[in-house]
Amino acid sequence: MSAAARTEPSTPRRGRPGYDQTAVLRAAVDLFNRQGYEATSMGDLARELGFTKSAIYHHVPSKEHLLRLALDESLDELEAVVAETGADPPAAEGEGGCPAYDRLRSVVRRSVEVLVEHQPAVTLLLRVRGNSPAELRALERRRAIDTRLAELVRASADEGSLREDLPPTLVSRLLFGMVNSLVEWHRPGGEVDATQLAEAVVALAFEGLRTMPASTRSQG
Amino acid sequence: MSAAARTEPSTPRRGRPGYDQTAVLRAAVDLFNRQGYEATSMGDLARELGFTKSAIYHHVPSKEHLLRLALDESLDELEAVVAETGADPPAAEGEGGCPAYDRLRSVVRRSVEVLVEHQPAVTLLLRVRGNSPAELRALERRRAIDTRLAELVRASADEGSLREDLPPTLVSRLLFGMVNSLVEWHRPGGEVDATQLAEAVVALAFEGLRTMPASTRSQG
DNA sequence: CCTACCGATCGGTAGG
DNA sequence: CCTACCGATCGGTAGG
Repeated sequence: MSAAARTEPSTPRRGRPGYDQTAVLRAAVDLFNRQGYEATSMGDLARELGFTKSAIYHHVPSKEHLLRLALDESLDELEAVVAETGADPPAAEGEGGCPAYDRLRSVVRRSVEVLVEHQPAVTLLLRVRGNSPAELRALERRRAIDTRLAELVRASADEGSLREDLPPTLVSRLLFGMVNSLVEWHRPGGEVDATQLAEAVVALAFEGLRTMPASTRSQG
Repeated sequence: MSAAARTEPSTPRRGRPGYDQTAVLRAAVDLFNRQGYEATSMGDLARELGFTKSAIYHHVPSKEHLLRLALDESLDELEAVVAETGADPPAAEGEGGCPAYDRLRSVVRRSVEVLVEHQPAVTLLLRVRGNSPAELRALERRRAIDTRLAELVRASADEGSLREDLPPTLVSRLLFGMVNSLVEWHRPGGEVDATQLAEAVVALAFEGLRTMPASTRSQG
C-alpha cells in the first residue's frame, strides 16, 4: 500500500528469506499488544525475530513507523465499513439506500468481521492514548468514525426503529463498546467463524440476552 | 487500608499541605490513564504535582507501588460486587437466594456503579498487560472474577431465563465487555447519575436496542 | 522537599 | 560497488 511496503519481485534476495517489512510488522504488533507499545523495546522485537536490533532498521525506519502502519491498516478498514454501509451522508434515510436501522445492523456486522480479521491492528488502535503525533492523528480519525456511527444510531432512532427510552449517544457508545470488546478475548486462529460471531453480536445487541418473547427473529 | 497508606495525625507537618499519598495516587492514576502507565515518567508526575521527582519518593516507595494501590482498589470493589450478589457458590440457584437471572441483573447494575464511582482505578485495571509481578497478580484476580461472572451467566441460561441460541461464555464476554467499555468514555464529574446509567445498561443488555414489542419492561 | 547524581537501558546509527 | 546484516556504541533519559 505505502511505498515502503512494496517488495521488488525482481530482487528476491532482499533480506533474510521469510523476513520482509510485513513479517517485522506482524511480530511488532503482536508484541505491542502483549506488552504494550511503550513497554516493548526494539531489543524485545529483535529477540522475537531472531536477529539483532540493528537489522530491524534495514526493514523499517523507526519504532513509531511500525505503529503508524498498524494504525493505518485498522483505520482504513474501519473507515471502509462506515463508507460502504452508508453511514456517510450521501446515502441518507429514505433516499436510494435502505433504512438506517438496516444500515446500522450492517455496520455492526461488518465491524465485527473487521475486528476479527484485523484483530491485532485494531487492538492497537483501541489502546492508543495520543502520546505522539501519529497517535493523535489516529485518535482524530477514530473520533470521526465514532461520530458517523453515532449519527447512524440517531438516524435509526429518528426512524422509530430503536427504543426511545435511551439517548442515542449512550446507545451508540454501549453498542460499539460491546463490539470493540471483542479484541480483548478473541484470538486469531479460525476457532470461531467471523460471520457467525458477527451474527451473534448483532442478535445480542438488537434483541437482548433474555429469553425471546416469541417475536421477530433475525434472518440468520 | 495498607500500612503505607496511613498518615500520622500527630505529625501534621509531614509533606506539603494538601499533598499526602492519596493525592499523589490520584494524580498518578490520572496521568497513567491519560498517557499509559509505561509512557508516564515519574518526572511527568512531579511536574503535574508541582514539585520535584525526588519529592514523590517521600510519599510513595515506587512507581509500581502506585499502580498496585490503584489495582487493589478496583479489584477489592469488583470482588465485593461478585461476593455480595451471590455469584459465589454459597447462594446457589433454588436455595435461599433469588434466581440466577435476578442476581445477574444485580451484578451488572452494581458493576456499572463501581465502574462509574471508581472509574480511574478500574480503567487502569482493564488496561493491565502483565508486564510485572504486580500486574500478573492483578490479572489473576481479574480472571477469577470473570470466571464467577461467566458461571452466573451459565446458571441463568440453565434456568431458562436467557436465550439459548448463544453460548453462555460468549454472552458473558460480550455483556461485560459492554459494561467495561464505560471507562472509555465516562468521565467523573456528576454529569450522569450512576444508578440511572446502570439502569440503562441493564435495559439495553437484557432487552436489546430495537423497538420493544410490547413485552415486559424493567422496574425503572 | 531539593540538588546531585547512580546503574541500566532506551531508540537509533556508526563503521566495516 | 551492492545488499544484508553484525558488534559496538552514540546522546539522552528512565526510575530510584
